[in-house]
Amino acid sequence: MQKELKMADKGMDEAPGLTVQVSEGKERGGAAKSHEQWLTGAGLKATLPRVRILQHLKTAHDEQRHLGAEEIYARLYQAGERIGISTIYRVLLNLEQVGLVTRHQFSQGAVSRCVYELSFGERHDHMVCVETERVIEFRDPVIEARQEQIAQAHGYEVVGRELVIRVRRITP
Amino acid sequence: MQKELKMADKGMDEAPGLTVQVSEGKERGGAAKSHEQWLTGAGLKATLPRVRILQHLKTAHDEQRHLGAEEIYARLYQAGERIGISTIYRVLLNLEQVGLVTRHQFSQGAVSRCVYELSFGERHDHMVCVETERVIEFRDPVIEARQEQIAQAHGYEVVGRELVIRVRRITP
DNA sequence: ATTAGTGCAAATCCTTTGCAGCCAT
DNA sequence: ATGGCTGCAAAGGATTTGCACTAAT
Repeated sequence: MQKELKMADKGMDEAPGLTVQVSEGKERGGAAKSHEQWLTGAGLKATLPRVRILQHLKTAHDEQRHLGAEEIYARLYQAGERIGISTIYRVLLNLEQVGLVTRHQFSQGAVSRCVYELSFGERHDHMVCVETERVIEFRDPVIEARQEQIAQAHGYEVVGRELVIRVRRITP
Repeated sequence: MQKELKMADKGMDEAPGLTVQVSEGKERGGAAKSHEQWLTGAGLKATLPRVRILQHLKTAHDEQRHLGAEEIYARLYQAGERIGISTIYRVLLNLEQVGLVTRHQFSQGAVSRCVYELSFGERHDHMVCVETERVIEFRDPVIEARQEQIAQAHGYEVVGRELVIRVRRITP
């Protein structure tokens, strides 16, 4: 069962007009430093797969994109890194557990895949463009306050929330 | 592979204090009529599996509960109906396509399962109790208006949304 | 009668796990 | 060195699909 390779050729179907910038090749150092610090600071060994995955999540964040495990695999593969899909899942789990990444579901019509984003500390909600898959993060104190009020009005306290607005670009 | 039977014994772990009422046995008629009309009205044959599934979704709705495919299977099984799990998935898909049911993801921490609810026409958001799994539906014009505004402010129009607030009962 | 719908088994997709070898600390 | 990581293969759960058969109009 050659699962590890089978999605290598899945293109990454970029949004039109978006250029992917996986800026570095195989050399270490430079921008990678801070990722290593994030890892060690969170009590995780700064291994190459972890650093690379963080880098790609960072790149994706800059592109307003959330990646699924296989997309991360594909990007790494294109960049010449052969990192097993199982490692990717495990690393993402580790990163989630230490709070460095957040997992989302963003289920569309059919089957669901999880997507991951770097956690920059503060919570936020998401708008997802149904055409480009672009993700826009936002916070709205009014909505948040309202959620609290509604929960309380029913005798509940809020322990978590997820708001996803599916949107389409207005092109008049 | 006896998939079709293996979840028959999965209890349905009711919320404390909630009594399940699968009111009818195996005879037809009575309350079933309207379900058959919903089906034929939507252009679907009123087959027994479809009617039964609608009935159970109705019951579940009255219990403030959303069911997954296997839970529906289990309830049917308990009620003496042997309907294959694949049929349940297919029926749910049909019902979703004609707008009679809505599929949700309500993903918790780990693996996700889909849950289904009868569509009574108007959209609403959900609060899900993390302890009892009870689902409270609500609408809030303020939140909805805000969502529109936010989308427009970014140059988008809303095509869909899903807000799930995970809550816990306040017991002072 | 005819075609859609069903049941069963098998396939698929995404994700997780077991285990032996590898690499950061 | 050594215990946590990795890779691969295989298992797993939820959902879908292929196909022969049954049932609703």
